[in-house]
Amino acid sequence: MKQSELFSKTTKNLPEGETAKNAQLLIKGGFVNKSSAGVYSLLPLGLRVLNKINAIIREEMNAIGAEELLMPSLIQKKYWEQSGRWNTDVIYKTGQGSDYGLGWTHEEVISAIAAHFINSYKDLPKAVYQIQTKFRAEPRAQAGLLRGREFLMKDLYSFHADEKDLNAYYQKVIKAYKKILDRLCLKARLTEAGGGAFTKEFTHEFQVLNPAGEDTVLYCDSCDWAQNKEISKMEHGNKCPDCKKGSVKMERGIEVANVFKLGTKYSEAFNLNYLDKNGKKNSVVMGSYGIGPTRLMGTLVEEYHDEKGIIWPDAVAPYKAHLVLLGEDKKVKKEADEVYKILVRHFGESEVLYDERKASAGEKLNDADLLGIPWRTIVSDKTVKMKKVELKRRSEKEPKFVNEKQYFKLINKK
RNA sequence: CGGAGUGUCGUAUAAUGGCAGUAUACGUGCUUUGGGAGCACGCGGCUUGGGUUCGAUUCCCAGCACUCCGACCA
Repeated sequence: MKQSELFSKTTKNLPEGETAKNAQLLIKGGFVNKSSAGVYSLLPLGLRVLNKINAIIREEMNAIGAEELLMPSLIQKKYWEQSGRWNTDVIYKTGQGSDYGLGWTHEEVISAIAAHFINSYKDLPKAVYQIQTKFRAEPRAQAGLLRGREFLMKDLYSFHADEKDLNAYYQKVIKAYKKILDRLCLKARLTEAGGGAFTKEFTHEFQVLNPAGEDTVLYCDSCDWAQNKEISKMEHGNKCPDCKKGSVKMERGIEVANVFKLGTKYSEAFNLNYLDKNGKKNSVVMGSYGIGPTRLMGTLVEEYHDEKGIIWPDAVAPYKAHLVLLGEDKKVKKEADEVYKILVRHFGESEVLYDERKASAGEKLNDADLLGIPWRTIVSDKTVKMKKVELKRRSEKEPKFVNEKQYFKLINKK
């Protein structure tokens, strides 16, 4: 992809009033555009990142036997009334007939659908998920992609014959989420928390410890114990209640995922039953599990940036390699075009961004740092004379001057 | 939803009861090319409604929008 052909471009001016680093850098770099408070467009660059996050999520969901589907955003009032959750969220009025609530979660819809297909113990267990836009009437959208009024959510729902089976799957999902976060290079704490509007039971959240977070997490500095401050009786400095060795620390956390045991709350409301081996009717036992792709994207920027810009982990970077041409000498340009072909062959057709714009060296280098593509390659008068190219990893300070063989040796090492 | 603040070219900002200026971006031309280059010319702007006034972008009231702090929430 030639950078001169990109739809978006970077800007020098900081967006007014945006204090969240993720919002500042994503807007400056042309990854997203803010339409209203908490409502963002994902521009081509940003969508590339989001799609890569989604691809990882899909792989791990499919790996635990979940099937992808897509439910509507418009959910008629009767569904919400059936579960007693017709509250103040975003309402869509048709002007005639019933109102709709724009979906902020899908327990109701999925329960109604599942009731069509689950009738027997032979139909269990089942798991389905979707990646879909959610709407929430946030009184105060803030912190860029971390809290939107419209945001992307992967929600997974599982159906089981009994608690035991649910518990086993619950652990499976936790493992899958750990794998997703691991692949995204995010260190998250599995944190015990309250159930909010979903369940009265305790639930678990994945919290990325980061000062930009809106939650407060108490955790042990030597074992895995962690609790959300909302429900915790511990305080900073206490001895860990679990391992009895470490001490309890308190930090801000970004909740990137959560897992809920719903039990039979929704299956009872929607007559989601099955007949067991004895022909006896039982309520299906359900679980629901969410992870927020757009929030993950914001979290990644909060975790991986410096004063110059974003430092994308390889797995989600919009492009794997960034080729930067410095100068307008025809010989140098020709050489850069050759290098571009080689890089495309190695990284893939759509994984190389080629900055062949007519712009000053300073502007190009600063843009490269802002965009945060992991491997930066420079071709200039200097490198052509050396018969080498300059290779620099975004996360490292010092560049290396290498020939083709050394180049791929370095790249394949990572 | 409570508290505070702000609305001026695409973006970021300045001043002003009567003439709205700058930076950046954009267009044209020339020069320049290893850390946001220079010159010249050009395009482009006062949140909405009401009030005060000879006259309002400016003052007053209301709305709307946005930002920050708090409550709430993936």
